[in-house]
Amino acid sequence: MEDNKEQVEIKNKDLDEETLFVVSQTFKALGDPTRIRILNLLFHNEFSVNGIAETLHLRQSTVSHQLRFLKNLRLVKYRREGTTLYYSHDDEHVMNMLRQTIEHACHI
Amino acid sequence: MEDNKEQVEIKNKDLDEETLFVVSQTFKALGDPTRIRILNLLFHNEFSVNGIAETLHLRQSTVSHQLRFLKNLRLVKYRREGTTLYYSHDDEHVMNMLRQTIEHACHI
DNA sequence: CCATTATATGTATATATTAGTATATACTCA
DNA sequence: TGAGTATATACTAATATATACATATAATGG
Repeated sequence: MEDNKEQVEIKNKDLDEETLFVVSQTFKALGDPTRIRILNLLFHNEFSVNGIAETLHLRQSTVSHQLRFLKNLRLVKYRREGTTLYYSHDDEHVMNMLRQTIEHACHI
Repeated sequence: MEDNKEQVEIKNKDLDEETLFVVSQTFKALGDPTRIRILNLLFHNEFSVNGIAETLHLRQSTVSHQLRFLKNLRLVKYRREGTTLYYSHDDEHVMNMLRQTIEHACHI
């Protein structure tokens, strides 16, 4: 108990390298308009790579690059169907943050 | 009612330029380790610019640069006392997101 | 196996970001 | 008013990022 409390306080004083990296990477993922548009598209439905590209008027390679970024952070996952990969979101916490911030920005 | 619902649906389909900018800027603010450390320091107390610099072992100009960034987004505010400026956080929503994500990353 | 389609990757490049040095500004007090 | 202190800003170099084009890989149907 005591130890745990102290741990938290130490962490509040200065964050360790790894936490800092994970947290900043997570937010960085949401810090780009293209990635936000992709995640926003994946709110309710899954989409293929080309589906995303066509819907958002982006190049296939752009989408693929960004999906790799998001996949590395486990913010999206995919399932294969033949040659097509269907991507969907994979982190409720991050998606909730995104939704809240979008709503906040929209003054809804 | 009907209209409002439809509005939301349209926004979910593709976000307007301004929302996209605001949201991405907000997350970008949290997407840098130095800014995270500064905001984390300001969780409970206010700090002067030099106070932040000394505590986090950063240059004064680095801190000042980042504080300007955070101030532009209204994530921090300051009060003056003589020549000293005391900075504190100024956005509960963003600070909550930061805290939650740090805790999430720490596995607390 | 070959052609076709969907996706991923390598590489180049333009742009953005970070943080350093030096300097300017703002305030206080003697 | 001038020295001293706290902070902000200009300018710059190093680095990171985003995305375009070209190409590679993977799966499928014939």
